[in-house]
Amino acid sequence: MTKFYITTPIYYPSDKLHIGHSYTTVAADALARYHRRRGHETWFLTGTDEHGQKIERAAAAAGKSPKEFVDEIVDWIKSLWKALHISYDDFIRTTDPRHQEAVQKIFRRLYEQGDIYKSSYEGWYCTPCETFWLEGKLAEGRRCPDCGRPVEWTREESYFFRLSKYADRLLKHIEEHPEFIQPVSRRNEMISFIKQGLEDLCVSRASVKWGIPVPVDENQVIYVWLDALSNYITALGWGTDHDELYRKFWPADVHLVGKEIVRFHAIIWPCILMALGEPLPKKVFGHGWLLFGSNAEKMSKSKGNVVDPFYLINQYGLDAVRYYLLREVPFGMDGSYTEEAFIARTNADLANDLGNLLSRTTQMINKFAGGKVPAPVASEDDGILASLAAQVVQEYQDAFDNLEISTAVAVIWKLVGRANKYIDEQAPWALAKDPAKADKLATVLYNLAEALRLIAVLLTPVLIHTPERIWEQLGLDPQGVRTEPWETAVTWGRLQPGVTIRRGAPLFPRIEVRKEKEAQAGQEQEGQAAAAAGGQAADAPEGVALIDYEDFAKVDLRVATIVAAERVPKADKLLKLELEVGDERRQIVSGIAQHYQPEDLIGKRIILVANLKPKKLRGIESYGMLLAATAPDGTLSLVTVDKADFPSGARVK
RNA sequence: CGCGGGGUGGAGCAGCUGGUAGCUCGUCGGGCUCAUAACCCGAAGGUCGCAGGUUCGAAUCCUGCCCCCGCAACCA
Repeated sequence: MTKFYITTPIYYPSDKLHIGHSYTTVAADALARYHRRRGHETWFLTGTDEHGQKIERAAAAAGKSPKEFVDEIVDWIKSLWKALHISYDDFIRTTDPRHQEAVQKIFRRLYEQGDIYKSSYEGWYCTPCETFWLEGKLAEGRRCPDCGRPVEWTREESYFFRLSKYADRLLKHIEEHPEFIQPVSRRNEMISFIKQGLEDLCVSRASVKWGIPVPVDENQVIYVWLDALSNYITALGWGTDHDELYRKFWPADVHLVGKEIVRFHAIIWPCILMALGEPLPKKVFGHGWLLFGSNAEKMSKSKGNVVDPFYLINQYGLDAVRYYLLREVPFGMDGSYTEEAFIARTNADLANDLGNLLSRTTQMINKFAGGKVPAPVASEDDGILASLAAQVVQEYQDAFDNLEISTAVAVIWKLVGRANKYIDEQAPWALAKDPAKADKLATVLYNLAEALRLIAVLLTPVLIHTPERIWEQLGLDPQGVRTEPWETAVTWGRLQPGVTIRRGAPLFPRIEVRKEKEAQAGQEQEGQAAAAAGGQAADAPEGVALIDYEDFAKVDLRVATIVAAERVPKADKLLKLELEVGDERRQIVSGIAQHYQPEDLIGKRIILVANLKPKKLRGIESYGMLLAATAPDGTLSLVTVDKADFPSGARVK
């Protein structure tokens, strides 16, 4: 029997996940569901990578133990996967005893065979990234070229993995297996990266406590890559007495990863496997990023453009969210998310094309065939939909087999579109008026119902509720849409005439844009009010945005005059401002450099939040913040007083 | 010279192993009335970032330039 083993990266639970992580995971889920639906023996693994200094520190800052800290976030992640109906077979945590034991075994084995050796390392170290950098690679001002934060000169004894020893074998493998790294652009990057020469890899840390202890040295813990990457085999029971899953499913058919971590999966991980004498994964696929907005910015908290998956699911429904993720962006490329595009996609494809097709088909069977699917008459059948359906099934399978998920989804809509056109061509309402055309009418209606039956089957890897709802309305047992053997289910003519259709509510009501704008505006207001109340916007439940006057009165707002302004060096967005507030002088740092020239600000009277806790920004103390309004397009306007000579220091309320 | 991605009808994209510029959405006109103001047909709309070069011929290859975005921290 064909087997299929697919993995997602294991996510780092130092913070909550956003729609980008959901994107990877939903894609993996669709692939897993596709293979399961075809009857392939499938294993779908996801999980969390829970060690390291960053979590150690975040936990300490939160006043929790690292384990308590990650437990909470892992619960949240699992609830997100539940909401998205992610059908993973196993969820591995690097804190699982099964993983820790296996990783130690891997380390010990590599150490004993000489592929891991002890040496000392000295260099510039970026703590958040847990990475050493060569002097020449540092960003300006001795900063980490990855994250930009300052690095520290650090020296430690460490264990190293002989990555260099395997470079030639790896290169040969990549060149002999064009499908190993996809898409091609990523493959080219990796080849040139290897050709630059690989250095041995540091696989332990003495400075970190939160990790798996090095088995041969109690003062060190195993560093992220050896720990995290190994999850793909430790989750299958590698190296234990219960390695049935490993023997059945390894090597992985696909490691699905974001493009930023292709390197680790396509270079480090294969070399570790070669050292262990295990087969390499068949494919590493680096998909693109889901960017935000029409100017395609990377999502980040600080930009306030992180899309909350729970919000989308609540607002528009799970199937619309999954459809957008899987359909909108060609898999492998970068794409963008905007709420407008999301609504347009949902309305056009799901409501207008698919939903309406079901609605008009069931209604015509009600009106023209007494509510039962009529029997087709072979001599009256032009076979248009039947032959297209066969072609669509073939293209759909080819696309899924090549990981072209968006193509696979788009192909289904060929049949949806052709069926809509078929209705217009055949005009059943006209056939119904002529008793001599009863056979033709019956055939047309049958073909439409049959097309929908088959479309529902093809949708099963992508959508969660819709396939069942279509079968339900067609009068079929909804469970069958996912359980009937694939070859039978996608064969034209499977629908039995005579079943009583059960026309129901529209599959996807159209999203009315005006209403959405209002709902959104409401949400934003709530968010802002909640933020003012205590900076808890993300956690504020809906509908509790109102605050008491006492809450507002805690904020000390003052009129202030800008007396000096200058750019903060090496900061794109920051201005250092000197303010006059009554008799007092104040320095604040403000992120308005992209909207105002320093010289234009002198003399302006702005509103200052005077009792905000001081904060260092870019090394400069800021004693307060000014108020500014942000338009939807991102432009910014200072809040000011309208009387030109109004005295500074005046209280605002 | 830090690295990378990109600039194609109003929007989002495809085409980029060179040979009449295509898709989705939007706009306009028409059709239909089974349907979720949905569906079907047709039309308008493009100096393919700019300037050179190679070629019988370039969106596609070469050179130079311009612009946008990401890596990239700082937005209290």
